[in-house]
Amino acid sequence: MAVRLQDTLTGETRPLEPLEPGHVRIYSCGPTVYGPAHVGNFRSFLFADLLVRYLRYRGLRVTWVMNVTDIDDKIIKRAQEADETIEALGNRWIERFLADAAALRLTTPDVLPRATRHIDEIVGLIERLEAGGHAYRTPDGSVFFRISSWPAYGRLARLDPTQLRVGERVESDEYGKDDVRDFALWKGAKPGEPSWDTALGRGRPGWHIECSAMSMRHLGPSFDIHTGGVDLVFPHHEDEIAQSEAATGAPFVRTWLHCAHLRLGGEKMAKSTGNIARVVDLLEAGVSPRALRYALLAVHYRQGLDYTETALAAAGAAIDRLDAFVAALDLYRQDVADDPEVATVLRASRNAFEAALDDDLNISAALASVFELVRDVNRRIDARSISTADARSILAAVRDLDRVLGLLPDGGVDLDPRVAVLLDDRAAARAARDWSRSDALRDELLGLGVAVEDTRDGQRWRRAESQA
RNA sequence: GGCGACGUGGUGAAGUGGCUUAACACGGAGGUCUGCAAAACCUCUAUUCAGCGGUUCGAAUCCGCUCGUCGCCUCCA
Repeated sequence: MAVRLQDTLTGETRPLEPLEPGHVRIYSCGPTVYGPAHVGNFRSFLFADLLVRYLRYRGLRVTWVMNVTDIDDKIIKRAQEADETIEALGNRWIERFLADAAALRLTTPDVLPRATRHIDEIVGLIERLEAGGHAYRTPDGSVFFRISSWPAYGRLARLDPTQLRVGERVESDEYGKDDVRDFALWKGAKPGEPSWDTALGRGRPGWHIECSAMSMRHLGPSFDIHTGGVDLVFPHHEDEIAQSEAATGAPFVRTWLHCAHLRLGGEKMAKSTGNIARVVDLLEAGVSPRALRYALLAVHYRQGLDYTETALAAAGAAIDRLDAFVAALDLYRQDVADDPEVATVLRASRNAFEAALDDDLNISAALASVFELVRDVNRRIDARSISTADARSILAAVRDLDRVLGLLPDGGVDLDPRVAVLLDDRAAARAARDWSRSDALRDELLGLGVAVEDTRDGQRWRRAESQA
């Protein structure tokens, strides 16, 4: 059974067949670095992360490119306001992005190309478009893509180009376009704005061209999967297809994947409206990163999702359940014969997990298979019917599935020495049946974010994620 | 105005023609275990899938209409 994905362009759900067998090339639209990312941005990054992790789990080689937009109108404006270069501003926010990404356990992309480092590729691409009659210059030194030269324009977004609501809020004709629907490939230099001296003249790249140039540079003229939020379907990805295919004559992307919006207060989360929850703010407020990851990941990517405190708390509780499960398996010791059913249970669980994710990344069903396993195994733990070795192999199997999910607590985390001492003291107090002391130590540990529980296998502890 | 998605319990959500009088998670009620607590386990928590009509031996699942929500057509993940 192969991984099947729903392509935005055709609407079909097709088996993934990489252009190069066994090697999947993926490009994801990444952050625009003029401020901190919000959780909606990360929803789309995490959905791409899930895809990449799953394909790798499936044994495929994946080359994952995520671009960083470090030159655009807003970045220029912010840099001017802060009296710094766009380079410095970009560096600052890239660092913030990487920190947020690490906290949310985003797989590090293989390449994180920056637009400003690909000016040559961008210029080269625009020159090819000009040579092919798909682009034209305006008196101010800008270059535009001529939509009328590309009949397939509008296919991705299912828009009729002649029906676009021209003149309402479409970018004004300040650059002297032939047709208001044409989009900028290159913007002629303006005083006070960063610009590059190139064969096209002085100026800077438009927004869409960078993704065509960088994806081609790092993945070739045709590649397998391109991801992004639905809000990028039009015009960004539509424009990418037009300019890429017009330049190369090759089909640009095999499968387009778009993630639905994250909502806040019932409305789309978007920087422009200020309707956002920033990742960095949440992390600083002590929200558990794993709970946040769970909340953003646990709903199918094409389904709209509301970001709420309730959902975050529920996600934290689900994470706690997983943590308790891992802790129980870790500590479990029972000298009995191996349970012959364990292998069957694990196999069924893995099959269900893979069948779910094969089906266009059905994460809800995949998580269900994990939680069904959790309950089944907890029953066996209660009954003491599995062996120590069984517990080991179950834990190994669950950790293997977690290569895809990235939700389980880190194994072998360094325990704060202070905490270790308290745990030892408490174990000693319990051995001496000194309940008041052991209870006091338990409270103290909880204050340090460590939940202690007593079981037949002894005292066990775990990080109290949902306490955050 | 054009185009599209969606509407399942207290909440999120899977299921898209019979395996489902509906998975899984969260929440709630009761119970078992336990020095206590927590965790875990057990039982219960939608005879019903927005409403109405139709197709079918059979529908949450297909078709039509109605109502409602959200999105795209503009910077945006």
